[in-house]
Amino acid sequence: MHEPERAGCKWCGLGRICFPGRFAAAPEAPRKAMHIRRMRVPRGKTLYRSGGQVESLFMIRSGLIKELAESAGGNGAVVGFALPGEILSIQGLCSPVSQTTSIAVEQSHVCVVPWSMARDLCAESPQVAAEFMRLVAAAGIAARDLLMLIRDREAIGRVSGFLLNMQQRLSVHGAGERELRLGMNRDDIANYLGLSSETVSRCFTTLARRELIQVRAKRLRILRPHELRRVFIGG
Amino acid sequence: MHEPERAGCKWCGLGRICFPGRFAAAPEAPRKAMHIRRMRVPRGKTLYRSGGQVESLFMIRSGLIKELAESAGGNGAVVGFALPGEILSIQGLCSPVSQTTSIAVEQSHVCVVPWSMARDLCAESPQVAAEFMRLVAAAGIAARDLLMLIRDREAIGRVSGFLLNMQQRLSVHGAGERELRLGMNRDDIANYLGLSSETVSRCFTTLARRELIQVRAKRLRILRPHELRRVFIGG
DNA sequence: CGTTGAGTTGATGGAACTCAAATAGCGTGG
DNA sequence: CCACGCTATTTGAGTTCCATCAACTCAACG
Repeated sequence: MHEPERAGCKWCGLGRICFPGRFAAAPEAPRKAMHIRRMRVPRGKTLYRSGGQVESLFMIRSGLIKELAESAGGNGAVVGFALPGEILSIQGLCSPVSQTTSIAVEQSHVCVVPWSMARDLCAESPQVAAEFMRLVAAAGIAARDLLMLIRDREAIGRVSGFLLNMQQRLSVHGAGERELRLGMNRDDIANYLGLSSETVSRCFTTLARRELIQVRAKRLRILRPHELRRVFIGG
Repeated sequence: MHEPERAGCKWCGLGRICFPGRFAAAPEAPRKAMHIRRMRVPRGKTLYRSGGQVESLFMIRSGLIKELAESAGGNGAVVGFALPGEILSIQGLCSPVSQTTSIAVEQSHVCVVPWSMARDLCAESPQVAAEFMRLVAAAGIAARDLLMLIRDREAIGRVSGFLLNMQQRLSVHGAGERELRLGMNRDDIANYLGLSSETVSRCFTTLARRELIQVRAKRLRILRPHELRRVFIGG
């Protein structure tokens, strides 16, 4: 087993909200003062469910959590993956009932911030409110990014874009530059990209044959990011 | 020519923000006090451009405006249509630079609300701020709805969903129940749904042959909404 | 060694895109 | 009002891409 990457308060997307104005200074004290709880989420466990109350905001410290929307075909549709340092259930700030379900793909650790607290902070400080607004908007932008990723783009372009996106997001917090570990299986990737798992597999092997990447199970190395980007854009 | 439907202050999505707490009461006075400008947008004119500054929030009074995102294929990708009573450029509240371009599909009339004013209102009243937050979240939800509309769904399902969605949105403000006028052309619909215009056309004729709808150019009538919904869901 | 589950590879059919041609709308000016 | 031309839309034929089904490999595990 391999120790999964962790993200502390330094990397947390909530940073500026937790410590408005004094980001990354004395990180331990304020967290305690705000009664932020930490929590372990075993692989396969549901963090919150579509249609249920969302009582909290979640920040991923380690692991990988997938977000599912209700879809036509009974089974949920993967609409996003939350990586360490990223935030989940932001849209809950607007409607009390969750529109999505989130499930831990692998064992994960999260910080739990009750909505009541977030709301109080928003009411007190316009700065914090603006910061939250930005987070909500970012969630919307992520949705549109996924839309742009899969629309008008054939399978190999979607897969290339997915890999580049994962690489970029993982490298933000110091994970290996080109060596990346995909926590999710082929089915989840396929579902996310609107493809079948066989097609995802075929795209991986095609890219590997062209020597743009190397794949072995969940371990993946990007050999030529530049060329991969060309495939993504549509060469 | 046909007089396009109009939307007054009563129908405006900004209603609760413009007159917090006294919605629909004395609609004229407050609008004047807030220096809200009205504006005519000729067909084909750009309201704001991707990469440019967005200085204002726009509310559609009449007409039809399409919103485009930068796409791989040079030409923009249609990510949404704004109908009378709906709001445009909300995401601008978070980032000063627009991520989308919006163009009038037909001659339109809009109300223009400067961002500075919106921001001031947010700072003054937590209620207004929450209302804005909801609008921002709604924009994100719209993006995910479009995603769910086109993913894992074949052409005829997408077209059916599009028609049902348009019918629902148009009927909110009193437009004809089942008789609707599509302001946009087939290319725009196709682009929006991630299809080719020929495929959209074929779907229309298929639905017409099955007698679920009637089409003649941009005029469209939904004959059997229930059956159409079945096609949408995936019968 | 057999079992199990994930991943890969191969073969086939169907859906949608592309190119191309025919037709319908629609505004313009005679 | 009608003829004209332009554009939008429809229809047709051929091709491509991907989902599906099925067989196979591979590694982990008891």
